[in-house]
Amino acid sequence: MSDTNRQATFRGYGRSLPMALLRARDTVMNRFRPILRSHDVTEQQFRILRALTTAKELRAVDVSKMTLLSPPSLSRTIKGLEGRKLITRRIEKEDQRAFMLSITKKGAALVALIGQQSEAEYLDIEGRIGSKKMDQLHRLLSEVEEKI
Amino acid sequence: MSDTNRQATFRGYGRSLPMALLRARDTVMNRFRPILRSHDVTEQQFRILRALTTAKELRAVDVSKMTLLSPPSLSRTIKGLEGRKLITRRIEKEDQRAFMLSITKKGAALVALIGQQSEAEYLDIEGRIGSKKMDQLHRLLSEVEEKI
DNA sequence: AAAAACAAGTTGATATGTTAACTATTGTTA
DNA sequence: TAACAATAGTTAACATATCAACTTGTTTTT
Repeated sequence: MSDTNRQATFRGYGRSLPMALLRARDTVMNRFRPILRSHDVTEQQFRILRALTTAKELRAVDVSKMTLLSPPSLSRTIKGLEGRKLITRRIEKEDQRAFMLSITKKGAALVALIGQQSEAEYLDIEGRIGSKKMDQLHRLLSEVEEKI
Repeated sequence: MSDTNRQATFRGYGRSLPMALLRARDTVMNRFRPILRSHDVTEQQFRILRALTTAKELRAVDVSKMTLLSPPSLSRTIKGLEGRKLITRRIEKEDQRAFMLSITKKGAALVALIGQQSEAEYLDIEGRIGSKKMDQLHRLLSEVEEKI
């Protein structure tokens, strides 16, 4: 549909920010999905594992926020990761409602391995886009998060 | 974790493009979710409806690509939309495997209404980010799609 | 301190996503 | 043209997402 004959109230398909972000993410993830898959790790599981590499321990609620996984999803996904000995959990003494999650050595090794394999893809992506534009994109995305 | 003492092979949480795109999209969608919800329309349903406003008829497979919904998801979601008389389908004569989907008047009216209500949010977002940066962001996202 | 409000996490019901297998049709090739 | 391959869509099985309700523990109010 042309830009001139569409309804005035209708924002063209190409100008929908959520769709643009979704398509871009899908495009990028196409590069990484085979890697994750080869290690039998889902996107969501990897988000959790990677979040846990940023600290010795993290409260479940904070992991939920970092990974954008809802508490129920996190709760269920954690079970599998625990079963595979990729993470551990313990109850926080100060607040007995809270769980503290940590990544195990095995989990950290897996994240490191996947990270290594992903790095080649990242470098290729940066090569295609250019590091300057890449920085620009990251800055703009941060701005969206902060200002909206 | 500081930038200096993390493993060299590990790309920091903030520099993950997929996460940055996911967070940005989530932030933006927080503005629109209440509107969709008030009309009893899910994100996925709205993506389909809106795709169908861009042409008189579309092949299901094309809607699937436009909306980034997998064929099974599309197939199921369509049933609900048909049941609510928001879309119709007919078999393509030239290719009897294919379904042609169209939006109904009722569906178009719903999209227009949601579009109107969303426009206020879009304007607010543009106001906060600035239309120049907004254009920049759209351009960069398109570039990611094209070059990767 | 008791009551109320709030917060962390889990569970259950239902919807949606994903993969593989399948049917039907169309396109290609030997 | 017969055989094979590819495409469109659906279905089934299973994983994950979502929403509400619930349990337990903590904080705030009165």
